[in-house]
Amino acid sequence: MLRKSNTETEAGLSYSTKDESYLANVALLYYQEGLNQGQIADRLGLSRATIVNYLKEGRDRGIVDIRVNGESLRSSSIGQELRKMFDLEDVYIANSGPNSDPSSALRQTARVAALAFYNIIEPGDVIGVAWGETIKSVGENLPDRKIDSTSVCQIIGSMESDRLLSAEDCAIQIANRIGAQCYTLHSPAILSSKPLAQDLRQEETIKAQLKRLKNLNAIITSVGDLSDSTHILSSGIISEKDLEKIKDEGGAGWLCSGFIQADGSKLPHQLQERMIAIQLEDILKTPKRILVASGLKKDLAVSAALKGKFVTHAILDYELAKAILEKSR
Amino acid sequence: MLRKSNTETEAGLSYSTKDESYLANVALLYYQEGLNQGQIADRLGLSRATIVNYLKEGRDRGIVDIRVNGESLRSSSIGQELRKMFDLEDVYIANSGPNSDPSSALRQTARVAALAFYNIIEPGDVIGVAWGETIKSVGENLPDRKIDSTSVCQIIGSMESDRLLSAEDCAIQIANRIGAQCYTLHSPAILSSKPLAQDLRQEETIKAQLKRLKNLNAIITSVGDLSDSTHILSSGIISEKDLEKIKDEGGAGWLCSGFIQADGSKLPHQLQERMIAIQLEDILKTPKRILVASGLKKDLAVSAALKGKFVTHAILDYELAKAILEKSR
DNA sequence: CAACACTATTGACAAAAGTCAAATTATGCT
DNA sequence: AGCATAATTTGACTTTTGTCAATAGTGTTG
Repeated sequence: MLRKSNTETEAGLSYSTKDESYLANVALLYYQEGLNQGQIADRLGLSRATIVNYLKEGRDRGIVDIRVNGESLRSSSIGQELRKMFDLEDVYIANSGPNSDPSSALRQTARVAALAFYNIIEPGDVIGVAWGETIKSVGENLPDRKIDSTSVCQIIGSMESDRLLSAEDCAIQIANRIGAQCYTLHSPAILSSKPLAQDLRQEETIKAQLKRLKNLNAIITSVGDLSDSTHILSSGIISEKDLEKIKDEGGAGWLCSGFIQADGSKLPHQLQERMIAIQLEDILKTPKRILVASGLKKDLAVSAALKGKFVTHAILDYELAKAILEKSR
Repeated sequence: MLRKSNTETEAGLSYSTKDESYLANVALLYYQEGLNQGQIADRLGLSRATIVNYLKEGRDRGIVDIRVNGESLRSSSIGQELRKMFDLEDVYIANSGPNSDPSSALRQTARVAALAFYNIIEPGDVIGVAWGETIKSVGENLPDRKIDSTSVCQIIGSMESDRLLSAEDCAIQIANRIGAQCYTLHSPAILSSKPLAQDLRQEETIKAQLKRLKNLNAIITSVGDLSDSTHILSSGIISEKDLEKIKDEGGAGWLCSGFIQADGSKLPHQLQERMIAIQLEDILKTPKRILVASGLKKDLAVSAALKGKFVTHAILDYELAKAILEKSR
C-alpha cells in the first residue's frame, strides 16, 4: 500500500495525515465512537498496527487525556469515618491492594494526593511545600495543569538525602506543574549551632523567605515516624542518640520542624533552635493543611498530627487509615 | 475465594469495596500506574474478570473520563488553509475515514463540533441554536459539562420532521448539557399565510422571543443543500415546485431562514414572509457564528455561507473541506 | 543518482482484554 | 431459620490489542 503522509501533493494541497487533528480524529473514533482498531484501520485504509501507533501517539502527546475524577476518592466509607472522628474537611483514601509493596503503595497514595491537590487548591493560593519521599512523589504525579496565580514556598530548609536528589526539588517540581511562582529557602534545614541559626534568620533574604511562611493559604506535608528508618535520621537532621531520647520523652512523630506527642501536643526540643523552617504555630494558622502519608509504620505519627489539629485534609493509605481508625475507638 | 464486599464487619467497620473510591483506585492502578488487569487482580486478591467489571463500571459512572483535546482538532493543515482563504477565526476538521458511511461521518463531525463548541462558547454567552439532523447530533455528543450563566435560544420555529423527534429538542438538549437557561420559540417555522405570520409576530410572547435573537453572542447552525433529499423539503418548509424555482434563480443553499446564492448574497423569496425565525441580517450581527456541516453534497451551500460571511467558526468534514478548498482556488 | 539515515508502515505472533454462563455469596421475606 | 431472589464473582473461552523485526517510503548528501 502507498504511503499516505501526503495526499494531493500534486495539487499543492498538503495534508499531513500525522498532524494532531488527524490523531485526534482517530482517537475520537476509538474512544468515543467505540470502534475497534480493526474497524478504524479499514475505514482509513491503513493497517491495524498503524492505528495502534496513532492511538499511542495521541495519548503520549496529550491529545487524549484519561483522567480519574478526584472527587470520587473522597467517598470511601473508612475515609468518611476518619473525617468525622477528627473533624477534618476531607479524607481521601488510596488503595493499592493488600498484596502490594510499600513503594507502590506510596506511589498510589501520591497519585491520589495529586488528584486531591487539584480539588483543594484554588487560584491565588500561596502553598507551603515540605519535602520528603512522599511529597516528592506527589510532585511527580501531578499532571501539568496550571492553577492561576498561585505561588509555592519551600517551608523547610534543604538537606542532602540519599532518597532525594535535593530538597528544593519538591517545591520546584510542584510549582512547575501547577504553573506557580516558586520561592525556595536558601538555607540548610539545620545548622550546627544556635547562634549561627539566629544570625542566618536575620539575613535579609532568609528573613523575607521566612516571613512569607506566616501567611500561607495552604500547606502540603507528610509526617515522619520515629522508627530507625525515618528520614530525619537518614538525612542527618537528628542523631540516633537524640532520637532515642525523643522517644523516651513520649515523641510520636515529626512534623515539618518539630516533634509532637501522641496526643498531638508539641514536644519542645533544642533541635528547633538550630532549624530554618516553618514554626508549628504557623502551620496551625494556615487554613488548608494537607497531610499525605502512606505505610502502617506512620500510624502513630499520623494519629498525633490529626489529634493536634495539624491537618484539615488527609490523604492516606487504606491500611494506614484503617489502623488509625481502629486504635482510636 | 472469599467474597470481599464487606471486610471487618465483625468490628463494625463497614467498608464497601464497591464504593466510588474503590473503583477510582482500581482505575488509577490501571490507567496511571499502568498495571494490567491481571496484576491488579493479584494485588487485590480478586479475579481478573472482576477487575474488568470494575473498570467498566468506573468508566460508566464517569469516575474515569477519557477526553480528547479539542484544540488539537484545529490544527489540520487543510483547515488552516480554509481559515485563511475565508478569513475565519477557526476551522475544525472531522475525519471519519474515506471508507465510512455518511451517517457515521455526520456523527464524527458532530463530535468534533461538540468539542469545538466548548472551546468557542464562553461563560455568559447567549447562544442561538438552529435545528436539523446535524445540530441534533451535536447536542447528543456534547458532554455534560456546565458553562456558567449561558442561555440558549431556538432561532427557527418548530417543524415536524421524520428525522427528528421535534425541533425544540435541539435547543433543549444543548441547553441541558451545558446547564443553560433555554428559550424555545413557541411557533411553527412556517405559517400558511403572510397575514397570519405577521399577526403571530405581534403576539407578546413571540415578539419577546424574536427580540432576543437580535442580541445573541453566538449561533450554531448547519446549512441546507438544495438536493431532493434536503430537509427543508422533507420537513415541508418548501414545496418541490418552489425548490426548483429557487435553484433556477441561482440558489445555492438554505441558511436558518433564507436562501443564499453561490456568492453568498441573499436570495429574496416570498417564503420568508411566512416564517418565524431569525433574520439573515441578525445572523451577521452575531459575533460568533458556528457552522457545522458534513457530506459532500453540502459543498455549494457551505461555500456560499462562507463567502457570505455567515460563518466565523467552521466545523467540517474532511472530504467536504477538501472539495470546497479545491473549487475555490 | 546511488548511498545513507531516517521515519512510517506493516504482517505475524504474543499478550491482554472482553464475554458470558455458571457458581458463589449476599439479601429480603415469611 | 429457611428459602427464594438478586447481586457479585469467576473460569474458560473469544476477540481485541500490543509488540517487534522486517519492509517501504522520504529526504539529503556527496
